[in-house]
Amino acid sequence: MAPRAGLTAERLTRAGATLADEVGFDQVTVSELARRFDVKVASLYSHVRNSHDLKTRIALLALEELADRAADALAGRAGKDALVALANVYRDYAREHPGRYAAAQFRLDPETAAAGAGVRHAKMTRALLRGYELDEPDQTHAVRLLGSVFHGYVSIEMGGGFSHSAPDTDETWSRVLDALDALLRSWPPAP
Amino acid sequence: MAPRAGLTAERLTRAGATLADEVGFDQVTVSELARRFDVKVASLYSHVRNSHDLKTRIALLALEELADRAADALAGRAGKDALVALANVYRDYAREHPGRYAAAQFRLDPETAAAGAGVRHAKMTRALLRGYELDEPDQTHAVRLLGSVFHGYVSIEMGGGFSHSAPDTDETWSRVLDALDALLRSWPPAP
DNA sequence: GCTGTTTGCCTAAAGGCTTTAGGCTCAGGC
DNA sequence: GCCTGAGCCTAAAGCCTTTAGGCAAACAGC
Repeated sequence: MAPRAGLTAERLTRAGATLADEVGFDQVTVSELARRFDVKVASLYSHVRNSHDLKTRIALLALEELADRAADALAGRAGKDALVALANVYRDYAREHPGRYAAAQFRLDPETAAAGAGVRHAKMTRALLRGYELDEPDQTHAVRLLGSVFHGYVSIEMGGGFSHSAPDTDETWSRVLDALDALLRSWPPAP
Repeated sequence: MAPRAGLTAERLTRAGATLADEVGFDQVTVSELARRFDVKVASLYSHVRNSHDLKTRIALLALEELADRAADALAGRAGKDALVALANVYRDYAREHPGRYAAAQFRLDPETAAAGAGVRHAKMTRALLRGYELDEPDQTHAVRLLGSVFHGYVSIEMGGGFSHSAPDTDETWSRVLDALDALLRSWPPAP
């Protein structure tokens, strides 16, 4: 037993994210984290305000990682290419890191959210839409639609909501993206 | 204090649903429920297997209520009318009963899910699509798309994800439904 | 109306997670 | 080499879950 375990908010957050992917975000507990660092529970409270604070940090980490991946994917792509790439970033991330993805949905208070990477996400979706001809306010509507589809599809799929049925979800995913592309190219005018 | 409080799995489930709407689904606790019935905690365990069982029952109740509303809304409607009506059922339910709506997302084990009202939901969305000309497998793709948009939009909106931005969410919602209607009427053929 | 059984709620108790308060000690600066 | 402070620990209280076993109210049948 080293006299000092070398705890850090940083390290705790990363370990928390890993833990989330292993056992689920809502099973992430200060106690379990302490166990993993072979340290007493109370020791964590010098680095993290409380359980909620820990979860917030994990959420921010996940949002950041997701935004980084999105930025990478979007670089050098446009139009449908970009659409598919961005969509897959979300889906793949959720599959590889279910706990982190769940964390990214953690409800943050407005200030924290504003300071985090949430804004980058919105900006990137807007950038993606540059490939389609949409003026405001339709662009905002489209941003929200895309966000809804991506998040909705991924979360239902991961919850097993599409199981037990015939066409496999990969095929649906691909056809849904085709459909969204078509829709964005011929967005219906306001009534 | 009446010698018997008249507890029932039924009553506990309803009270649990109410509690969920008041304090959030994940704050629903056997202890709090006992407090509300002015009864000792252990007493609830004769009616409900455990905390998870309680939550499952609440989830099934919510799914059932939601399916009932959907059936009502769909009766006598077709095409875009039906689409809008169904979509609003989900959104309105989530707004009126946030806790129940969260409960409806509670992950159920496959058998429980199969026995619950989840199936009715899928059937109704399929029925709605009868107003559009879609053959399999496109119909299934469309069912999944609609489910994703409804759930995704509602859950992001309720999480505050669309706040701080210009066009209000009612307008976006309406334009999104217009767009979905247009999309379903001219669903792109498989490549 | 009385008795016997079932059913419903209670007491008791153990185990886990969270959070705060206060103490000891190792590490690095002077 | 000392001393100050940061880092981890012990202690303790509060709340939630879950199980085991007990007492008494409600109900059946005589």
